[in-house]
Amino acid sequence: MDRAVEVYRRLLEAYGPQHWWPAETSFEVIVGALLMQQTSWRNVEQAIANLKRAGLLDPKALATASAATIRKHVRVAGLHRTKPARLKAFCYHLMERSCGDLARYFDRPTAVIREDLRDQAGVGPETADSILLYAGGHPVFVVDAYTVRIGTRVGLFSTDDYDRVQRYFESRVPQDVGVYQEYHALLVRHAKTTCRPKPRCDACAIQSLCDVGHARKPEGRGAPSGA
DNA sequence: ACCCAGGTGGCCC
DNA sequence: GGGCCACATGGG
Repeated sequence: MDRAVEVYRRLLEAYGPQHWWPAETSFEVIVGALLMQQTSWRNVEQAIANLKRAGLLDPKALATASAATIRKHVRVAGLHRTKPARLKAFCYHLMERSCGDLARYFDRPTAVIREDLRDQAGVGPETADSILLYAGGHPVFVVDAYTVRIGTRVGLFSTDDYDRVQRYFESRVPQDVGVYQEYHALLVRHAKTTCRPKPRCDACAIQSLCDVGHARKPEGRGAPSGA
């Protein structure tokens, strides 16, 4: 079995299904993705709760609210001079493109939506893919710092290039939305549990996960075969 | 008093 | 085009 799939099997066996993303609606996923950048989930949760309590957890409401008003509620998520404006602008984009109707927004070819997303301020590759996968249900593999950290530590690959890592997984793991959602969630779960920045593999709670990397050498920096 | 958090965009060479 | 760095809040 492919090692990328083997790692998935072992993570799933160790932690069980994560049922990500932790949000009630697609719009909450989007707001969370935009606020989550370089911030703890705890703070993002608080910010979303603040917006919800203020009745602002809605595309139209956020698109028309002032940046100052939004800032008051999402300050806890940090980067308060950029995130509120980006959140507002993104919601304006949603209103303009589909009147805030997310089902309609995501009912387009994946590549087209991704281009739309990437055109928005503050939406880089990871945020765009997180939104596509968890809010839109499109089969794209999300790459984040944890994915790179665990993947290189386990020995699956030796690059931190977003597209390369994404192609690595997408060319080996069955292209299934449920699997992609679960795989990414499990990587985050594992990282938070034991795969910290500093410690090494020997501190890993799932030793068998690291064993996967000892069978072969990591992929070089060249394009993964079959990609 | 550090380091870290599920990144991104702007500089600089 | 690759390599830094600021951004900002809250917790360990």
